[in-house]
Amino acid sequence: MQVPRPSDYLPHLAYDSVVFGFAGEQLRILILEYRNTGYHALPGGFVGRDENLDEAVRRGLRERTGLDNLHLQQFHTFGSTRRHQPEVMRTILSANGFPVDQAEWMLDRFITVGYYSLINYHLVTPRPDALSDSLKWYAIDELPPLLWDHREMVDKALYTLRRNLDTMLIGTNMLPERFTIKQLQQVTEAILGEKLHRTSFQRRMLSSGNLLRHEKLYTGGSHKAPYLYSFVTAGEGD
Amino acid sequence: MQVPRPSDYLPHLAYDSVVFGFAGEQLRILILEYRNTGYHALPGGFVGRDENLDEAVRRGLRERTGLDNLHLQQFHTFGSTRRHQPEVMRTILSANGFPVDQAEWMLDRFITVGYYSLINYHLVTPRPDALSDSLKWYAIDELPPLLWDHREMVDKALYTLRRNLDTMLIGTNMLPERFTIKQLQQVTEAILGEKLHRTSFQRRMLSSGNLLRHEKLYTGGSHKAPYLYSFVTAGEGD
DNA sequence: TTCCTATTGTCGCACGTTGCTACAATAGTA
DNA sequence: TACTATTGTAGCAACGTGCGACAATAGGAA
Repeated sequence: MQVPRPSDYLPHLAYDSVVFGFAGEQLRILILEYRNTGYHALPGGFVGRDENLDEAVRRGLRERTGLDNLHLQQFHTFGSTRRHQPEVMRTILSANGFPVDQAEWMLDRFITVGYYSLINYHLVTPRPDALSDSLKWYAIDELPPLLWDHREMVDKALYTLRRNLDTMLIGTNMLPERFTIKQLQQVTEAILGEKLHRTSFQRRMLSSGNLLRHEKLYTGGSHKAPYLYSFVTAGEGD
Repeated sequence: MQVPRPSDYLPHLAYDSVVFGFAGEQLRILILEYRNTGYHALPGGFVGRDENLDEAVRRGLRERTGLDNLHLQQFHTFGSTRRHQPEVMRTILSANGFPVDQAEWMLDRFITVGYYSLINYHLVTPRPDALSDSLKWYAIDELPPLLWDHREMVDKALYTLRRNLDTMLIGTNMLPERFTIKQLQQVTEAILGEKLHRTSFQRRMLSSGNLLRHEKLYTGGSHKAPYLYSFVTAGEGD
């Protein structure tokens, strides 16, 4: 098993990503567990010396989720000196049989750029990396204790996502190509953490001009079938 | 004249600050000019190896503006490889008689964290640093060409500021303790880059519950005198 | 076929906010 | 005592939103 070499990466700089998905009417994020330690943390990584920061994040997410072309959103850079806790990383490395003396640079202080991304839960096949035992979805309100300041990162990511909701068509990434308004409302509610009124939400979405109505969806339920919608992409619609 | 030593600072990491002030009914920002080059750029700096990122920015702004306790807002971290243009920094260093061989680390690739701050124009005494000829206010729509991606930084800072306007009581930092609603409107217009309707703005501000009305301001003008207001701080008001 | 029920799509109404106009109330000057 | 520029406030229409009412289903049960 190979240790990342200091010559390949920028020192003192890392990224961590908060990957949001939606399933079971709940907002979920990807959390990894370091092998043999019970430690949980956000998936992150280092930035190659000749690699764009955005690309490094994209690469990391591709390796871990199999997804490409994700929409990344940077939300904050964490640069407090209190983040530096070399003993934690030392524990992780030695618990996995890594030669710590070859990975001294990983024990240094790190400034970390936080990104979040909205993805379709059902398209992901989480792949743990060399250091981690598992990479799993956790409901946003049932997270395990996280290492370092990762809990703060999640909170800040969610805060930023909520503030940016008006800017982005959430469903674009979290839902299948075609979806019902109810699904859209459930995702929105999961993100905002509050219930919305059905008819107001329906009216607001329909009058926004962002939705295209398609055929009805017959689920077999004994009630009126809802229409399916998709988001209007540039040029479509009127 | 001393060159910053690599052992004192984190390599590859810097910050740049967009300092907003308001004067002459215009939004202005602080721009420095590197000595003997004609190059203009945002004031920035490096982060000490044991220094909080926020503190580094605060220190830099204190040295350059004389102001302390500024409200800093981080808006984006720039990490593209295209930012790396060593020849520019080499020119700046040699134009100032700095021994370039002692400052090789400054020619490396840098990831830069962008901050903006709102301050009271009239309280600032800009102080150029060792490398810069001047540190001056420029109206936001009359900026000189800026080095690297600093123009993009300004645009992004302004964009973020506009989006966060509802969160912050702008006048708190850009206006004196007591101000008229007209002044507040002018600052807001300068930031948003658009004119607002007087009576609507007045009504919105008064009904927001954030303003305390004080005595009138008699300027000598032959017309009704406006009231002075201040922002309600926590606990004040009703 | 005829109910019955759960869900969806719309409409109507009250209420608060905002753009805009009108108008009264100054503060100084002619 | 006019006159002017500016400020404070009210009125009205337009619009978005919370909320309830109701019609229109899609299937299952009687």
